[in-house]
Amino acid sequence: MESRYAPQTVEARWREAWERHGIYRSVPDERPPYTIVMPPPNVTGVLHMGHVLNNTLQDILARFYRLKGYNVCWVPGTDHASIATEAKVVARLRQQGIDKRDLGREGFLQEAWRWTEEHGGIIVQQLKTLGVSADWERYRFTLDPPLYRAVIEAFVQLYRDGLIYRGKRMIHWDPVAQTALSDEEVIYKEHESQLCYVRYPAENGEYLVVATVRPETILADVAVAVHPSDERYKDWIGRQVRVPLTDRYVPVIADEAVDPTFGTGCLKVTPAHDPKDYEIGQRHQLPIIDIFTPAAVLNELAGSYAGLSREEARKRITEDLRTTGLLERVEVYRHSVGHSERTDAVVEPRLSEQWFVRMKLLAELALQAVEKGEVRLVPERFLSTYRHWLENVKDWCISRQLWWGHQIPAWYAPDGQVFVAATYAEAQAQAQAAGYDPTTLRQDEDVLDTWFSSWLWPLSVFDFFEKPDNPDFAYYYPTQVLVTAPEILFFWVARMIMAGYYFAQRKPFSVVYLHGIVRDRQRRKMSKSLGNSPDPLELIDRYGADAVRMGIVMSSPAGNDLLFDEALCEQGKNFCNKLWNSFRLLHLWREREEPELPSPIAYEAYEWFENKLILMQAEIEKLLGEYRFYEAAHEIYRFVWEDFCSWYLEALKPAPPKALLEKVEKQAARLLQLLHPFMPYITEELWHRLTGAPETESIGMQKLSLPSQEVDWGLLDAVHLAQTAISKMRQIKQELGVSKVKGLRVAGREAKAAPIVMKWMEHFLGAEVRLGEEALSATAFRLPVKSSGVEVRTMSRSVLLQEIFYLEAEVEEEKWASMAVALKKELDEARRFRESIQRKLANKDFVEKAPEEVVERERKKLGDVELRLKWLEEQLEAMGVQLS
RNA sequence: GGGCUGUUAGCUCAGUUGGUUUAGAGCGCUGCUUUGACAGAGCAGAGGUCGGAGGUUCGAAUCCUCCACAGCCCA
Repeated sequence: MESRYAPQTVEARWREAWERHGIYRSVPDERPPYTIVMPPPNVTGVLHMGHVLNNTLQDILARFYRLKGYNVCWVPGTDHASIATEAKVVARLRQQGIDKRDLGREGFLQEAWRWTEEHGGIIVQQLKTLGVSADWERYRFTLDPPLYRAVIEAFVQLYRDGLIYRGKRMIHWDPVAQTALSDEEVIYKEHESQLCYVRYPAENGEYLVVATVRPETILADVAVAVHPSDERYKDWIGRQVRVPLTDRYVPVIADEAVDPTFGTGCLKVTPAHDPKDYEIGQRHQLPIIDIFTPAAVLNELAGSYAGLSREEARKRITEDLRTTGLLERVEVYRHSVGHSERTDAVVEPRLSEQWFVRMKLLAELALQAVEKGEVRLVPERFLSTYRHWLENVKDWCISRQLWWGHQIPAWYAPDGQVFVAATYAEAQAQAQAAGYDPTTLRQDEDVLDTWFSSWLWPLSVFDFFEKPDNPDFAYYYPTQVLVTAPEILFFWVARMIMAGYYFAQRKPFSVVYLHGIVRDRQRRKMSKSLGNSPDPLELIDRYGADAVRMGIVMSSPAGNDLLFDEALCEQGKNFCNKLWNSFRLLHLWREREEPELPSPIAYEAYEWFENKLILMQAEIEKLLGEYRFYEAAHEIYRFVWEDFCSWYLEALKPAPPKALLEKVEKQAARLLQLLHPFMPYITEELWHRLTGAPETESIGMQKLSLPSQEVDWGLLDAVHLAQTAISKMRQIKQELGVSKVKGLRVAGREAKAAPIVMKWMEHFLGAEVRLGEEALSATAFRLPVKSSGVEVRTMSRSVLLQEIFYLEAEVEEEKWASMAVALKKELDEARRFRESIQRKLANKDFVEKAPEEVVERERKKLGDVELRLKWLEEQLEAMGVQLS
């Protein structure tokens, strides 16, 4: 074995072997299932750090539950990302000078499929590089025929049940993608705008002043509104004012919706371009003037401003208002402006005919599921935002003016009569039955929101809509856990819960684990435009997938955002190397002859590590059971580095007897298994080297053995004491500048632990250790001036061990003096501590009110510190220090 | 504007229903060590009045109130 671990070749080999041997293939059997559906990434996307985190966490669960003997099925897939993909294809066509409309629907879809074939699958390969143990034979794409049909089926069913309707509503319009958006696809960002105070002239030279951040919509004004109880404008109600820059006169009306404290208390009413104004307009039967084209360019109704963009028009109109003396003043105004999630364009409120899902009933289902605990959110605190959203949710706008996606299964007769059906033939039959000529039907041009397919994901990947009683669905559904980011709690998670209950009458998953967002060290969200997002593949190339995985998990506390730093990958890489070298040592031991002088504490160390391993396994099971990935990763990291390498292997040096080595190797294999969910590649490699298992077998498929013995706390305590004593003794050696220890003496109250402690100290410190009361009494009062002692305590469970050690060594005068100073400081601290306990125990309230065991513990503490003080005083006296 | 989190060592975080002697870990930092698993290393060390102010309690990092700051979600 090489002295340095080189991940690249190892990872490539196992990635290929796992796939070739179908290691992660899952089919229903008699074992209990453990199912995860992967949040499908965009089919044409590339892997980013968020995917790395998301999939590493899922992979840890998948691999861990495989070790526990579950039939793990992790279903991978991608989604078609309607807007994002269409935008990219449109952009590419534009580069070639082609407008999508020129191609027509069919031509455009061909183009889009070509794009998907070119760019699709990249992310799949990247996920495989990361080491995800999904069942790739079950790979699904949201536009694959069965999943397409599922979407259509769901739509038809909801329509039939009256939960889908078509209507003219004020919706969010993305003028770049030129499509409607749902409420959830709008992102509000703080903006600094100009609040213009504009005069609306009336007769007699009077005028009203209206404050607006959108002067360009003045041209679409149909009224000015004031609050009915606003004294300032009482006499204005019913009068007419002239819309600036036009010859139109509009009425002044009174409406409760006006906020009298904003601006001047006068509101310009533009029903076509503001949701609130639209409602006011409905109440007062006002006309609607729409001055924008779908691209948010001013249309012919804007007169001389026609052809200008919103932004240009705003500038020109502000300028014209100024020159005509109608602009009173301009204030700087900070407010939130909605942007399209996909194109980042400023969203335009727009009145249009769209399809909606009625949310009330569905929201209730989703809320009940979580309130009753059938579906558990982890961390729990997301429940309040979840509840808040569901209680205030509005109907879901699901139609998109795009071509890339599931075309809405609605057909219109020439008079607008609509027929919703799964197929054209069915729609025709309906039309005929209703007395229409079936040949005149035209299908709705629009497609459905991508999330309208994603919300069916846990159902559709198991072909629920095709065959509700198929064996896969029966076995794998409901899934165990969904791992995702809180960003899409509403977009996706809540809606999947709705779909699960509505269509299958059962929850889609039992647990939703929400992890943080990957940010950079300055807490900025990683984004392409900022250029602060490292390329995960490059990281994997440089550090290895295991290192990147370990690095990212070790920096992601539950529910918190993750501050990514490349140093974490470095740490992961170093960890791999450490692990590699520890197995290299085992390997060397196996190659060698039976050791002449085996470690004298080898068998004891073996027993000790056995106990540690049992505890570690329980700990990992507990932590992963609670989705505490971060803690689990830290625990196993510490365990390998400290317990295994620093103590166990050192305790076995120079080498264990051959007979024991075999048992040690069995432990090492178990250690690898515990580590395997986090670092699949290196553990697979080391396991094969250790066991010589054939390539067709995998460490991940070996069931984790259950602990067969009781934990020996006495042994654990004794070794812990020894470790503390060894560390302390090393410290003293260093402080005193002692390179060689002549001898050590031990005197203790817990004689039982003494032999173990002494042997370990001898082994680790390379010094002869003698024991006993006589030894102590013989030397304690005849301590050579140049010697020192140490007192070590440890607490684990209920056993308190205490030992006193003496060290004999030659010490320089100078060091000796500084040691005395340190001991004096310790003495002072101990005295202060004693005082605090004494004060506590002198407090009648404490002694009377505190539980007996707490008081008892304080008494014990006092006894302990007294002993410690006695020892410190003796020691200092022996060193010739005057004590006050 | 409404709601929800959080504030503990230089950085990132633990700290389980209030009591486990004097609040822990990883990274970073400092010192020593380059003998045969590993310098991608070993050994040891320093570093915190637990955001602030009150309150409840025999006892508060932990419970309550207010304040400050930061972040997230929603409109």
